[in-house]
Amino acid sequence: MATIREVAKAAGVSVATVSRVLNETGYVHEDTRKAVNAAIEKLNYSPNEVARSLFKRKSKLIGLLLPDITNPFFPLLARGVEDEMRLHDFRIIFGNTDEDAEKEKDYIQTFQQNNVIGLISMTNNLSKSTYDDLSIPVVFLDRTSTSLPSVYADGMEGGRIAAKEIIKRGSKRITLIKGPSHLQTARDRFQGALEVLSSSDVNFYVMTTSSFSFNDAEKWAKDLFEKYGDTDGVIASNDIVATAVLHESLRSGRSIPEDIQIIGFDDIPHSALLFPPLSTIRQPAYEMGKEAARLLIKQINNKKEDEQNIQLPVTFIERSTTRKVDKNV
Amino acid sequence: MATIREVAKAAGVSVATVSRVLNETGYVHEDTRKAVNAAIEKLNYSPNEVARSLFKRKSKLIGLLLPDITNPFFPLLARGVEDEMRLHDFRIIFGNTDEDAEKEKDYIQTFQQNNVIGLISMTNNLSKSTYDDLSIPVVFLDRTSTSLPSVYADGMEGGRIAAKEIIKRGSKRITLIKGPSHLQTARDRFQGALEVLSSSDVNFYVMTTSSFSFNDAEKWAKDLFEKYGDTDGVIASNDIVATAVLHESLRSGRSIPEDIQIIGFDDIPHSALLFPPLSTIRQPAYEMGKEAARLLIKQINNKKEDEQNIQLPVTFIERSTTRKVDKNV
DNA sequence: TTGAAAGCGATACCAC
DNA sequence: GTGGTATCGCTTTCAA
Repeated sequence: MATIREVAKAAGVSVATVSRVLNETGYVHEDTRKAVNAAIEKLNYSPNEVARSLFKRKSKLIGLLLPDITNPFFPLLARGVEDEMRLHDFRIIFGNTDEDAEKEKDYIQTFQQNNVIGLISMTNNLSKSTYDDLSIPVVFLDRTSTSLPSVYADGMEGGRIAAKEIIKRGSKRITLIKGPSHLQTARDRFQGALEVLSSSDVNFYVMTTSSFSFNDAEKWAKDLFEKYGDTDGVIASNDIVATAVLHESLRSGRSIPEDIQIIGFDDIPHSALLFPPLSTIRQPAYEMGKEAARLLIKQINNKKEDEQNIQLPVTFIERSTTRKVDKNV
Repeated sequence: MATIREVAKAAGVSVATVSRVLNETGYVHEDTRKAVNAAIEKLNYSPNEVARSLFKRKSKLIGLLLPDITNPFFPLLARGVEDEMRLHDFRIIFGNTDEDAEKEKDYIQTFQQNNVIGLISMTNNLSKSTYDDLSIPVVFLDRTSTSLPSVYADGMEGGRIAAKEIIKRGSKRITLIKGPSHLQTARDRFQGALEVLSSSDVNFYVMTTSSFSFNDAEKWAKDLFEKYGDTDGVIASNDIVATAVLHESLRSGRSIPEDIQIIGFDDIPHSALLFPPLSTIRQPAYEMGKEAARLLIKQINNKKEDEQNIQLPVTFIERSTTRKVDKNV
């Protein structure tokens, strides 16, 4: 790796001048600029970002914190962040927190030691104060916040849509599965659906669950059919839970969507690959990631943003676990 | 962020001494060590990794290159890498290459500008020479290599197992789907299966495909059943392709595994969530990631490794797209 | 328009 | 045992 010093010598100028052409700052004569560029080319030089970072006390690195990259909801978000950041020449250091506060703090700490210039966090665990004390800009993703910038989907509306669509398609005895209550996004979905269900004339049953895990969900699904065997419509707390319900329905000989309709949340890639393909309320995960990245970049550039909290719309993805609706309705 | 200078002043010693206690190098009196630690505590000091990196010309960052994190095979690998690296206090910068040589080069370049101390690459695209010229250690993951260290699963054996198991379970007219031929791992699976099929007394049909994409796979699956409608067993090139075959089987009214058996490859998390759950040849992805990380760390520490190429075993995961085998067989 | 030099925050050599 | 200081590679005054 060549250094700026070597380039300077090769070009017969000082390092200051090389720095100027590198950063396009200050005056530099056209001829010397050419000479410097020639030297750069010849030596195949590219600046040491570490040295830059040390001097400027900020790097081109941003930290990305997520609960678990193997959870199928997160890769799309992460990819959105990455693609947008790449456009602006930022690189990503990431950490899986497993919703463990210690890991989270630890990562934040080491990220800062590496001069990350900003942080995007998808975790729901840590007390907000930990973030408030941070000296670098933070954006929350898939998480709401009043004090800090955030990007999330309209869960409330998602819940409403899910309930409306399943009612419109004829379910009369609906099960509403309530996700983990420590997640605001899960609570929102629930509230939205509850609102519509309450003011409609269908029967419904609320089932509380404490995780999004598939194995747990399988047990709950069994439970559900035992306790409420004649349910003919399920609004699941997310696509993984919906998948478990779908399995249990099939296993118990129900036909979908004739006997029972199922709607999930998120639209993870897996959902389209089920059989029958899952109808679901889609969160625009990739776009959310991009949006979070954009917001963070604005913070970094000190652009005051009016919209510190960006809520993205959700959409109903009609696949095969819901009935076709009469065109005239 | 406090600096070493401030700590030194607070403890009434020189920066050299602080550095010694930080790194546990050289002599330092017990009392002064305590004083320094007290100051560190008081100021909540943690060393600036950027400054360290600049001086030592190596960081605690490693670069991770993968084709696409939204492809469900990669998160598990990435997680394995991350978990193992975390144990050794390394952090990860990652990049999605989309198998695009330009992106790949670009990432490698910027990784180096950030003094990454090693690189793990899961891409299959770039000419090996690009890696040979690198001054930092590299480990290939899910990719074979003769000259550079690598970690991969035993695809050949996987192919053999798949063929044996499907034959053992009674398929007589087997379809073997050959994956993208530019992937060594795909070629190996194919070869292994072909070997067993050839020397057995079943009929078989080889179908060539050029990607692992689900949408393409759906078309091929339709094709398959048109051309070879009486096939009663499919060895897919991976789980995504197997999923498409499964869909098409169900859609065409075949029952699984009675009319047709299906075996996939990889055992991505999605596969267990299908209905019926997919039988597949499992690659120990998480463990492969960990192994790659360990191997890289050994390179970094200059430990000469005899085993530069680590091949991990695959296993048959028997779920419900294959028939139960007679216990006495 | 250009160069000399200070300094970013650490480490490590060399004195003492 | 401890401290002074050159150094890592770059940016940015300040003078010339």
